[in-house]
Amino acid sequence: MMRREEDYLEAIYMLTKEKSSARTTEIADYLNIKPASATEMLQKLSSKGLVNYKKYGRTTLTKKGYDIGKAVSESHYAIMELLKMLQIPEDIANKDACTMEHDLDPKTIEQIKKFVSFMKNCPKEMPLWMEHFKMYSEKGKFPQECEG
Amino acid sequence: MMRREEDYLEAIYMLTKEKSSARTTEIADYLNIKPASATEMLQKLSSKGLVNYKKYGRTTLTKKGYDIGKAVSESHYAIMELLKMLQIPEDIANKDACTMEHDLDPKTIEQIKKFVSFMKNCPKEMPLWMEHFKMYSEKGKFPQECEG
DNA sequence: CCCGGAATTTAGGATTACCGAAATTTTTAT
DNA sequence: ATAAAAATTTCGGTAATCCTAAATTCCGGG
Repeated sequence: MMRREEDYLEAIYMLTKEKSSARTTEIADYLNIKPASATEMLQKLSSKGLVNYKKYGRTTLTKKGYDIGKAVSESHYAIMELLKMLQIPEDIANKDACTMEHDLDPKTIEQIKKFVSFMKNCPKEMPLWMEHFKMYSEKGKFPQECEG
Repeated sequence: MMRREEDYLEAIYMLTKEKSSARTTEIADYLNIKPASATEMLQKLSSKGLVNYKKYGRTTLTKKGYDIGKAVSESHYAIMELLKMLQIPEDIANKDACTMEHDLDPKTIEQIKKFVSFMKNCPKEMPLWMEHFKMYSEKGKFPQECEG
């Protein structure tokens, strides 16, 4: 599975969340490429049984393609949440999640998901800790109670 | 600057840390490619003024190439430390750092470095927090003091 | 010094994925 | 219904990077 194929599956996954099928041009726009390039890839993905594609028609994901697109999308979300916790602005976090969402080991994705979940659900410790990291990130100093 | 060029610069940076110059075959081995491919890239990097390369000779980095190689290497280290803090095994962390070390926004790299630094230098809070995350990661449970 | 094996480069080819332009099909508005 | 507009596909190219096989160069032991 080439990395770029996953981008397409994720794009189609996102696009078909609301509208049930995606047009070639929508997919191309989502990925910032030209429709001609999207057509080629859709033909390839179709031959691999990952999308339902017909010439001049609308495209949907097969079960197999859906599972991959969903997994990539979830990785993307988890990575983005992690980056946001590191005080990275949302637009940069999103861009970098695009860079990182592929090829990471399943164990890494699993741990990132756990980390995000831990941070969001550890009600007593996390907010304090996050405050401290935020201060360190912005001012380069530890809060008093963290210094000695 | 293509991503792959940075891989080469990082490889040469690492190889020349001890030995002052790198052979084509060493570079190829480091990157798990064939020497023929390394030769091509070295010629390209040379034409861009990033390495000092002569046919049949040993290769070193120029100032410009050194700065890039060093920066990529430091990103690699920072990412690896972050992943290790997420309880990811070292070999996987290293492999995934290779995947992630390119193309990340400078802001993201900066924040990852700060995070690693924060975690390593916040003497009071961090070890406790890390313990808690470790428990959550392994057992799926929060420690008592974190539950309510 | 020189010769053979090791290292390196060159040449030719494959793959992946992109593009623009032209051709084709579909859609829309009247 | 039909022609103009929009969407889509096909075709021919390009770029990056890898490979294998063959040719070239280097180097150490005799």
